[in-house]
Amino acid sequence: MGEVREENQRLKMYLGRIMKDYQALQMQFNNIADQQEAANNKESTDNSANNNNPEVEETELVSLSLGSFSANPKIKDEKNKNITSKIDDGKNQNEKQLDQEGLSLGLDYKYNEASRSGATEQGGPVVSNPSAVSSFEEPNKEEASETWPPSKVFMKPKRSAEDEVSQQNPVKKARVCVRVRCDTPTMNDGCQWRKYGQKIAKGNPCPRAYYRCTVAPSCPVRKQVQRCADDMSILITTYEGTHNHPLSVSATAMASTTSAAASMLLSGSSTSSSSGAQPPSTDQLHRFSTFDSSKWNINKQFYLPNSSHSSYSSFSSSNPTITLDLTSTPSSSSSSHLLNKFSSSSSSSLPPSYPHLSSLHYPGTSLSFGSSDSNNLSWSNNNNIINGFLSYGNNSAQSYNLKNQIGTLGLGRQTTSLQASNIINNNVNYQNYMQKPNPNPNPNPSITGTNQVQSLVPDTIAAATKAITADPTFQSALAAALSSIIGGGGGQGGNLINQGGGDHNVNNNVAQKLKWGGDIHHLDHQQFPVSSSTGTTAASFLQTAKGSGGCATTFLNKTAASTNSQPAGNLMFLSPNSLSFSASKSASASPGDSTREQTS
DNA sequence: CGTATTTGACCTGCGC
DNA sequence: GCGCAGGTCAAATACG
Repeated sequence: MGEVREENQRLKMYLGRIMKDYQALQMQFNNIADQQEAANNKESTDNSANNNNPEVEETELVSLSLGSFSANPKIKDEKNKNITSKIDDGKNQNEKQLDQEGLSLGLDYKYNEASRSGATEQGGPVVSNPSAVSSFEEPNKEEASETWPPSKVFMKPKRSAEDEVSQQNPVKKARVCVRVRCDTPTMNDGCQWRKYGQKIAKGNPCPRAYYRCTVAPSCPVRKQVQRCADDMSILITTYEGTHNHPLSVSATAMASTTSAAASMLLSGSSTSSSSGAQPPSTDQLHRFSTFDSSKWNINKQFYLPNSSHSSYSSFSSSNPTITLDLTSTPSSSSSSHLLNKFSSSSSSSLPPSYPHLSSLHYPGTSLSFGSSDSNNLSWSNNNNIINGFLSYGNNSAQSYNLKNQIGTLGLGRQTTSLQASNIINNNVNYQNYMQKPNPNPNPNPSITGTNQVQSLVPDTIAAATKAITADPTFQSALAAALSSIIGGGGGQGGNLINQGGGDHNVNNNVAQKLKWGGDIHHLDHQQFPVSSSTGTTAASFLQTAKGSGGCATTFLNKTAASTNSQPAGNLMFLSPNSLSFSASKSASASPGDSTREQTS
């Protein structure tokens, strides 16, 4: 404890320093942006004779952004432009300068043509979160979708632009498919389910069971459970819908997982984000990958080309489905493995203007908990420097690569590097941040300034980490937790990133860090409402893996029985002011829930 | 007896 | 239009 406290202090110091740096850079950036704006105004005046609006040119770009973000849309655009400098020859000096400052990085793949016509239709200028908004703007608001769950009870009187976007995509309900090794008939996700049907699906001798959430009579959430044909030990659970009722702590994790993943999948589309207990914030998920799918009619559906997965890939043929593979894949062939798993059939739909992206399996999104040598994870939050880190396992070398169109949470010891766009990989590569003292705080010129989280971790809880990694249930637990983080706390009311729904939230600085492999477990937020619900969500997997027979989505109570005075839910979600790092605190909270999977 | 599960029938969407 | 397959319904059945 002493060591941890000490480390805590040190980290606070680091954080303070980072914040200071960040603010300094932000100021600097704003100055530059102002200058740039002035320059642009002048420029556009000059170009007006040619009817050659630079803004229009800009819209043709692939915009990538990560890190600091300004509410000023113009500034944002300029920023996004920076990373595309290789493409865009027309950059001006200021932009180049910005490049050097490394203030713009990211995955905000943005085909701005949509915004050209869409921005006004979407009810205003670009919303302040470029990642959240730019990519999935639906061209036609008229395509009002069914919102599932249908609950309008929680409808905010005033919907944010994001909400608007989220209402637009018609018809398809997002599904989240969770693969997990589990001996029990169903996975214990903390919810109560009632079986309402069973079918033998084609191509799989194992029957598929249909379950309905019974926590609330009107809850629309359903799930399908089926064993993998090729590996009976793998349980494939497909969730559909969003709970419209409060969830127990333990259930929140998985619910948030599905919600978040679905949101990720549908970002800006069908699933209602304003209703129910877990309004998924598309915003948060955009930092994994964004792409204006509506623009290109990309069918957001993932299938698993791997023959071993064919058994269940078929039943998600009509709905966009995202798969969270929580099965361990020790023999994984590293990077291509994951990619194959989550490849999309729609890459061919990419616009011809982006041949470099055609190799991407867009929009694959995965949470992988395999085991191999290195992991990649990153998600960017727009106005943030480095927003999220997550690693888990014995990573000899961790690099945090932003994957265009592919969100990866590498949580195993598995190399999950994806062969994503060179543009991305070449520009965004966070190496070993938080893993150990970084000898080179600025490994990549394009990520300078505060885009670094330095060496936060001494090796103090390695043993605990090992214990954690040894338990397979932790994988599912962690998946849930991750999604909770990413997806925003879900059920009991909080969106981690976009809680409160206002645009101002996306301008908050958020630093999320979650690390498992490097002996710290923490997630902190800067200038961000650290919601207790968020903490609860994440903490849920730290609690009760009740031995109810199912594959619990909670874990840490097994390995972290020791408790202390720290309240539950604070383990991994800490405000910078109370930043602390600990491995196994907070498992003290009573789950207070019914983790009964189903009375069987 | 209340609740959950089973299971055949039915509905719907999709491809041919 | 037809057949197939996935998904859902609801009566029958099982269980505590």
